[in-house]
Formats: sequence, structure tokens, C-alpha cells
Amino acid sequence: MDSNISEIYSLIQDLSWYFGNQGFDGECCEDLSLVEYMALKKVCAIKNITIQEIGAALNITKSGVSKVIDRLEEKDYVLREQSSEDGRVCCVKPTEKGLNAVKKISDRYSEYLMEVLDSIEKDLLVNIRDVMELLYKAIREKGYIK
Amino acid sequence: MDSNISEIYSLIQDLSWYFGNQGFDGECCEDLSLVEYMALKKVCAIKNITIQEIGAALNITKSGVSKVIDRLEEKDYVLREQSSEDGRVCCVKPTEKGLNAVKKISDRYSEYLMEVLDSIEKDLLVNIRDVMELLYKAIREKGYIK
DNA sequence: GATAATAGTTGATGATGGAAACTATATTTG
DNA sequence: CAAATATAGTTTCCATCATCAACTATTATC
Repeated sequence: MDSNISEIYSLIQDLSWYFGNQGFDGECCEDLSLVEYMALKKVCAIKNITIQEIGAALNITKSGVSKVIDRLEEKDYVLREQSSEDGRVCCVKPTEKGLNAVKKISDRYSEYLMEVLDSIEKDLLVNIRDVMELLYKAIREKGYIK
Repeated sequence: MDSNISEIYSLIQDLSWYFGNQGFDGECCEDLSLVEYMALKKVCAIKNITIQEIGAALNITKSGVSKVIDRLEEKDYVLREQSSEDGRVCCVKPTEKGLNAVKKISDRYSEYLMEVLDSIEKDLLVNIRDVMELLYKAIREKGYIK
């Protein structure tokens, strides 16, 4: 086992903890939980996304997604709409409030990251982005660990 | 706002989702939840760690940690021991089973990562590790986002 | 048209984390 | 040294939230 791999794994895990539920504090995110925010991001990113698509993207059951969308709809971040092509399908769209919230939270986190990476040189920053991108794409292609 | 920062933020968040609760599946991890595993890792890494130290490391309350340790102790992954120096303090130690579990799970994830990073060159791997390390250290120094 | 398949919702249940009250021990103070 | 205060950890109550299985509504198949 390449020791670099073990170290990378451990670093990702610890990093993930910071950006997971424990690091994601209600205060900086309006009234959104992490999963609500993740779902909202998908809704904003993909036009007319369905319940099951959100579930596939976030690795949660359709039942779980349905309730997340309930909450988001109740708080006026998204709207449900029946698909005109298939009456069984529920298309989810962001409201103006939803779009704004995603932007605001994203900005807040970026600002935090900017402070964190303050002393780091520009070209190294590009390198970080490239590395993260490569890593994420590879993992996404591979799918969730089973 | 440097667009690299926004992209890095977004990548970390998505990556974190994979390695957070949603990607951490009971099947590959004995009977441990993510928080249980994270706590167990701390217990294995730091000799005679206390409840509050675990809480500080994982950003959860002492009440929460107490219950996580309850579960870990019940499943025989850790032991509680009263500190000889201060009777109020509870030192937590891993059992043999606990040590083995951490190793096994860590290996399982590393194996997954190895498959993911299969096609990547050795020197780029070192680069990835360095970047992740830099990022993690910077974030840890900064503390949790508030 | 009847049957099967599919998308989404709902009710019951279980896991789990936080706040506040509580216990036990240690430290400070008069 | 006894009382008051502080601290570490536990427990109780409660809120959140995800899953499973059953259900509804719609579409596809035969």
C-alpha cells in the first residue's frame, strides 16, 4: 500500500469532517441543514431536476429526498411542479430565495476559504484547484464506496 | 472573489459529501457510524484522550461525545478509565478490537482510493498529498467556520 | 382494458446530537 | 478546614432526520 494513498485518504476524511455536518453550522447557512443545502445546490444547478435524480446525486433514498424537498418547499426555497411529459414525475425548481441563498452561502464559504488560503501563492492556488478537481472527478467516476 | 477559491470550495464540499455520512456505509465499516469511527480514530491516535478532547477535535458537545463513547464501549471498541490524576476525568482507550477496526476501515478506504487514483502518476500523487495536507493544516488552524 | 412498472408520498421506527439539569470530584476562598 | 465555586462527565428530555414498507397516482405493456 502506497503510504501516500493512506495519507491522502486520512486527509480527505478529516477535511470532510470540517465541511460535513459538524462544520456546517446553522448560523452561517440561513435555516438550512447540510443535506437541504446540498439538495438545493442540485436543484439550482440542474434544470427541472427530479426527486430521484437528487437522490442519486446525493446517495439518499427517494423517501428521504421527498422529505428534504418538503422542508425546502415549506421554507420557500424551491417549488414542486408536475412534469408535463410524465405525470408521475415531480420537477423541482429553485425560487428566487433559493437561488439567492445558494449564492450567499457559497460566498460565505468562499470567503472563509479565502481567509484560510490567504498566504498561499496564486499559482499554488491553481494547483490546489486542479488537484481537487482531479480527485473529485476520479471519485465521482468510481462511485460511492461500497 | 478569486474564482479558483469558489471552485475549490465547491469541490471540497462535494468531495466531503462522498466521504461524509452519505458515503460512509455500514457495510464496509463493521457496525460503526461515521461519528463513531471518527471518535475511535481519535481514541487510537491520542493516548488517554478525554471526553472533552474528543469533543473539541470533532466539534461536538461533551454530551454528544459521552453517548458516542457509550456506544463504542458497548460494542467493545473502547474502554473508559478514571484518570488517576483527576478523578473527574475519564480517559478513553482503544481495545484490541478498536485498533483492528480502525486499521481495517482505513485499509478499506485506502484501497478504494487506490483504485480511484490508479492511473495517476507517482509524482502527481505526492503533489496531491502535499496539497491536501496544506489545505487541511490551513483549515485546522483557522478553526471551524462560524 | 387488465396487469405490471414507475415516481413520489406517507407513517412508523430508529439513530443520534444538543440543552440543561444532575452527580462526582477538585479547587478556591474566607 | 468547611463552604462555595468550578469542572468533567452523565443523563433526561427533546428535536431532527433518514430509512423501510406500504400506499397513491400515473404510465407502459400485453
